[in-house]
This record gives sequence, C-alpha cells and structure tokens, in this order.
Amino acid sequence: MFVNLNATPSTKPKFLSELGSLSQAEIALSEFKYRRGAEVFGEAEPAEYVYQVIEGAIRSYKLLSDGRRQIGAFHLAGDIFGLENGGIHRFTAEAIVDTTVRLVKRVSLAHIAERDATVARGLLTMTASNLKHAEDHMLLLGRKTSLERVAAFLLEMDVRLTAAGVMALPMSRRDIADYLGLTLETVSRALSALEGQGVLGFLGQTQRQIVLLDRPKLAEFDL
Amino acid sequence: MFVNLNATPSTKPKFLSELGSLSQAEIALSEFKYRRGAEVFGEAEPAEYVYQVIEGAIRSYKLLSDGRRQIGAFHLAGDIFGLENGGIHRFTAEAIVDTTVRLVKRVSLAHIAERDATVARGLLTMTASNLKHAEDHMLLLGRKTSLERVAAFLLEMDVRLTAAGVMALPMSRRDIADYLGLTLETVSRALSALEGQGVLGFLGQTQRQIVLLDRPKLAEFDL
DNA sequence: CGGTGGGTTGAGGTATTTCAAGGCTCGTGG
DNA sequence: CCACGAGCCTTGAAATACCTCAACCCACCG
Repeated sequence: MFVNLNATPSTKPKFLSELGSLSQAEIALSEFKYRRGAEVFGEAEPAEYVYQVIEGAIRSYKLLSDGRRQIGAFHLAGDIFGLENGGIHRFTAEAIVDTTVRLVKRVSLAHIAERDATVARGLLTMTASNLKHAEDHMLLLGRKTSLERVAAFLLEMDVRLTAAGVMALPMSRRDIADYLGLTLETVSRALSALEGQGVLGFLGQTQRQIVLLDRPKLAEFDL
Repeated sequence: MFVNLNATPSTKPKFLSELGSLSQAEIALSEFKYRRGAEVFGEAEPAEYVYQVIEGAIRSYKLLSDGRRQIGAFHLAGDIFGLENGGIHRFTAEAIVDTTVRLVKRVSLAHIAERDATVARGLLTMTASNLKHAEDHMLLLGRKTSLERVAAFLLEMDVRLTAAGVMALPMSRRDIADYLGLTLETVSRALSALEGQGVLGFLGQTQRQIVLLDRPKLAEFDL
C-alpha cells in the first residue's frame, strides 16, 4: 500500500544472530523503509515476512468493527515483530514515525528451524516473551487504574528508550491511550498529575520528551 | 500446600500424544487430584511440572499487591497449563472445583524436545496458541463494554463446554468477573440483561447452567 | 500566515463500581 | 427433621473513575 520501499539486500545475516543467537545460515535479508503512518502488514493477512526494527517505531493493533482500537505492543529499535506461528498476522502493524526495518522470509526461517534446534529454540523463546508481555498487559488492562497504567507505561518505556536522561516518546497520546485502554484525555491528565507531583518533567514543548525526576515515586504507582 | 494428592503413576503416555501429537517416548506421568480451591502452583514458583486437566477446571491468575485479581485463563478438561519456557510460573493456578490433572516433569519434556523436532514444534504451537488467546483478551479488556465481554465469554465457554444443549459453568460470578475485568455485580446484571432479551435462559436455580436460546443474537454483542 | 496535527484543561455525562439488602441452596449439627 | 450459617447470586441506590464534548494553545509546514 504505502510501502515506500527501499530494497537493499543486506549482505550480513546479522538479523539471525539477533533472533536468539542463531546459526550463520544464509537467508535473504532486505531493508525497507516505511513512512510515518504507513502500514507494514494488516491483520489477517498471510504472514510472509518477519521484521526487525532498525530505526523508528511500530505499533501493532487490533480494531473492533466500530473503530475502537487496542494496541498490543510498540516495537522499537532492535525489536522483532510480525512473527506468527500460524501463517496469518493477528495484528495490523504501522510505522509510528519514519521507520527502517530488516526482514526475512518467514518460510525460510521455518525451514531453518526445521533442522537447527538452536533456531527453533529461538523462535520459542521469542514467542514466550511476547506471551509474557501480553499476560502482564492483561493485568494492566483488566485491573489497574489510569494512573497505574500510565506509570507502568512510563516505566516500560524508560527501560526501552531513555537515552541521556531523557525519554523521547515516538508515539502520540492517542497511541498511548489505545495501548493502555484509556482515552487520550485521561492519559494527558495522568501525565499532568505526575508532573504536578514532581515525578516527571517535560522537555521542549512538544510534550514528547520526558525526564523522569523521581523514579522510585513513579514506581510506587505501579503496583 | 493443600495438595490433596493421590499419586497414581500412569502407564500409558497418552499425555504426549495430546501435546500436539508427539512421539511415544516414555515419560514419568502421574495423576493428581486437587480439591476445590486448592492451589496447584503459585506465581513466581519454579515450574517443575506441566499439567493437563483430566476432569474439572482450573483458573490461573495474577494478583496485585492490594488483592485485585486478574484471571488470565480457565483451563478445562483436555487443556494443558503451567507450560513455561523460562522455568518460572507466571500465574497462580487453583482448582475451581475438584479437579484431576495429569502431569509431566518439565525438564524431561525439554529434554525430549531437544532431539525430537516434533515435540519442539508442539511446544511452540501451544505457546503460540496461548499467545493468541492473550492477544484477543487484551482487546476485550482494553476496549469492550461489559455486555460485549460477557457475550464473548459465553461464546467462548459455549464452544468449550456445552453438552446436550446446556453449558454448565464451573466458575462463580466472581471468577467470571475477574476474567473479564469487571465486578461480579456487573457480570450478574449483564447476564440478567441477556436473559431478559431472550438470548439465554437458566436451568436449575444455581444459575450456573445456561442454555443459549439465540446464539446469533448473542454473537451480535461480540464485536 | 492559515491550517492541520498534536496536546491540555474544564464541565458534564455515564458506564461501571461500590455499598447494601435480600433470596436461595446446601451442609451441619442440635 | 428442622434451624442455622455460609456461600453464591441478584437487584437497587448512590458514588465515582473515566469518557465525551468543547474550547483553547502551540508548533510545524506548505
């Protein structure tokens, strides 16, 4: 669709080594670029590739027939996404900002896993780690208050993308809201509340750069 | 703790064949019985066994420090649970009613998967199917209304345990509520509403036996 | 510059929770 | 055999956390 591609068969199968430290088998690798907002793949589409974010950020989500959206995960630099055991994608994936991904053909991966137990174990480990994330997120969505959700979100992102003391969020308030099962206003209010309590501060006026001033206090909100 | 055990080393490794049609390797198998309310394993405990429900029902859940509970799944006859890739349980599992389980030592399973690709694939398939369930449940918890959640729950249970036209739920309203991220009163009201609309009816006065009178109409509530 | 895409904040509305009362079933013990 | 309490469920009324609607601000961009 908007697949603003930029085919660049890479020569080093570095991707594999990320995928759970695998063998050095040769696999067709390419890099693609997606523009902000572009769809990488759609829910229920056959899964032809597995992806790794090189730079940028991806959201993967499900939609209800009336447009309600639930984001299941954000994928940041280094993350692998689009891995499906059955051959069908169960989320739609979109670039949040301009994003570069590396990709491998799913079938060739399955092929390799067939004879290489290390690769097979890597696939299992990745699936299990996605499962753990989903399980924790169920608890958040089912039982946590808005403040607790936002605090948990900040703590999660802090680990994943704070550099030089500041966390630069690629996603909008709406994205955060759809990840946390809230509205964007509620997210905004929770962030303001945390700012008011001196737990965090904003940098620049775009409000996407956050400095965590009091991590221990923030952690108290995340039960 | 309450492990009301009833050790009975089984002789037929039928368990394996359930686990994704695997090989016929010999594995130590046992059956255990848990009384209603008994804990099978606790969250964060080392995972020594993998379990299969023979008869009865299990709930697995997470707790917040203040007691809020989120049930991640119900395990009914035939279901396998407690499978962890890392060696630690991420849920507490309890018997909802008197329950018989079969169990295998986790390590021996991992051992077998090491050399038998079929077993390894079975583990991956199971993990992936747990993941799919969790992903769908995130959408439910994050974005569906109480009526939609209850409708989805009934449809899920209908597939899994309706016999002779009636669905006999093993779990209480509180369990359902903690599965759906609601309160027990809200669940009760939603069920009453569906009954009022002629979508379902109750059998007996324990209210745990449900007859689905209008499946298509019920499905309309599940977006 | 005007418009568009965020973001914040206020006011009011509402779905769901909380609190409370009452009913039914079942097991236990007098 | 009946009384009693515990567990479970339903229903009503009141409270509230979050949502909706709306106004406004700011940055960015053609």
